[in-house]
Amino acid sequence: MHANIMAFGLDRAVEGTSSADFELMEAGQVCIIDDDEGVRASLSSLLRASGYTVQTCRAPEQFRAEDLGAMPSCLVLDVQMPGESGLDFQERLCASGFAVPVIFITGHGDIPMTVRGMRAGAVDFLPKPFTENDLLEAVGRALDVDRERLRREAIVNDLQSRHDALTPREKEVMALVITGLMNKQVAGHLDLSEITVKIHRGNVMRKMGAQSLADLVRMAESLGIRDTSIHRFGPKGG
Amino acid sequence: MHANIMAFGLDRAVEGTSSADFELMEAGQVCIIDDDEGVRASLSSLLRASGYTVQTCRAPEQFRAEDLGAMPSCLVLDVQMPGESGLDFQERLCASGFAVPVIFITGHGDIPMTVRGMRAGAVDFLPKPFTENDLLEAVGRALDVDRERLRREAIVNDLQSRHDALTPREKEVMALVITGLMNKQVAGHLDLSEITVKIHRGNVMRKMGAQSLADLVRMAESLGIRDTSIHRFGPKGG
DNA sequence: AACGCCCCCAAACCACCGTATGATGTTGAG
DNA sequence: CTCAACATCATACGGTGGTTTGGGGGCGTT
Repeated sequence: MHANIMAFGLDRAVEGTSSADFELMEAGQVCIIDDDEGVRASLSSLLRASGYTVQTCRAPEQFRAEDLGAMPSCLVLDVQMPGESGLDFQERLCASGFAVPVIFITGHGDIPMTVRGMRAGAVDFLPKPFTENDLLEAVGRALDVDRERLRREAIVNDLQSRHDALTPREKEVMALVITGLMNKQVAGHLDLSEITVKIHRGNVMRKMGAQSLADLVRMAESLGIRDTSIHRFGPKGG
Repeated sequence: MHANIMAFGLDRAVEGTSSADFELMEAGQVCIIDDDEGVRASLSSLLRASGYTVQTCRAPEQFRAEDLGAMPSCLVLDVQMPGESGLDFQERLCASGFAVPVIFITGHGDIPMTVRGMRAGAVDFLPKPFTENDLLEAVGRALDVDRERLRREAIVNDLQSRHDALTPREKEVMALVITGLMNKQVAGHLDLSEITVKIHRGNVMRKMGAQSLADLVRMAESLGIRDTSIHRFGPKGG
């Protein structure tokens, strides 16, 4: 059974990966945060046997987000711990913009606790005792979620770095262009000549790597760029 | 306390509403589905006193989605019922595309049940006994969610109806135009002359109410229109 | 001082967009 | 049959997009 799961995990890992770094690449990374050493040891052993890279922490304070690299990762988090609770910790992580998927485990959980955890975006909430399969399924789901997250993040990071490379003026021009304004209108807003706008616009297209205005608009959507001026669909407002 | 909550509920209703239809407009509509008549009666009375319109059902089978009109609505759903369970019912609703927010109530709930419900998108999961305030807060949140849902749905429906009004050819042209292709390229794909594409394109812009290509691209995004041919950002692939 | 980067502008040029105007043919509903 | 809607295409014209060439000035670093 472990063998099956392991094969499954490796299968998925290979899907999105070149075979060159096969040996270094694993199904994913799991960080276990639990104050009970026995729990840490047994879960760690189970997950390692399934092909995952495992880290353990005795308390949330020990966890360093940097430890999780580019590999798809998830947290297995005990709810009841001395010091900061698992729920508080997750919400703190989330608030700080670190959106790694979380699986809660707990010995004395109740429904409101579960609601709070799930509402905060937890992938699963496992009351003890749970089976090995319960955990492995949850971890598999969590890593799927994280793979998707990393995929999107990589795309957005790429776009963001290109956008950061734009000069201030180019960003201004882009912001207006993607609202659908014509060059002469952009020129009016920025008190420039039309030819200057054309030059900035050309630079924007080249630096952002957009093949067309449609491309640029979609990039801006991905980056969440919205003009301050209100923008409506449709002509009904007449 | 009821008075306070009632005032709160009405306050929220007024926020997004003109005062003209104040008497007809309510804070929202709640449908209670529970096999226990006593529960239905007491919850119904509580919610009505808070200014909500209430409907009750003895079983999921009795519920008609059509009963909930344009008003922001939510379901208060008992998990354990003879016949179809609340969880099954919610998943069936969700699968059928009817995404009204759900609040579960249950006398004998456990954590896996809660996980299943929350994962399926429930707004809250209330184990009995719960306080009046618990329910009213959950209902308030659920109706907020539904208000947002209705808002988005209205926009997309509007766009969809315009897109439906396009002729087949116009839809084809639009699908290619929003990928960033030039008129002559569209003409090539559809084996048309460029002038014909221009005409279709003009019709698309007029019928969709798009003031610019950027508008049209965003509309297509909202409608989930994606070309079959693969489309990438960036020039790195070279 | 020299260099690179940013910002601005003009003239010229070409490709592209968009909209008439006018025309032909098909098809389905009344 | 008539009419409306759909679809197709040509010519022509004006506006727009985009680049090149060439020029000016500012600002900070080396």
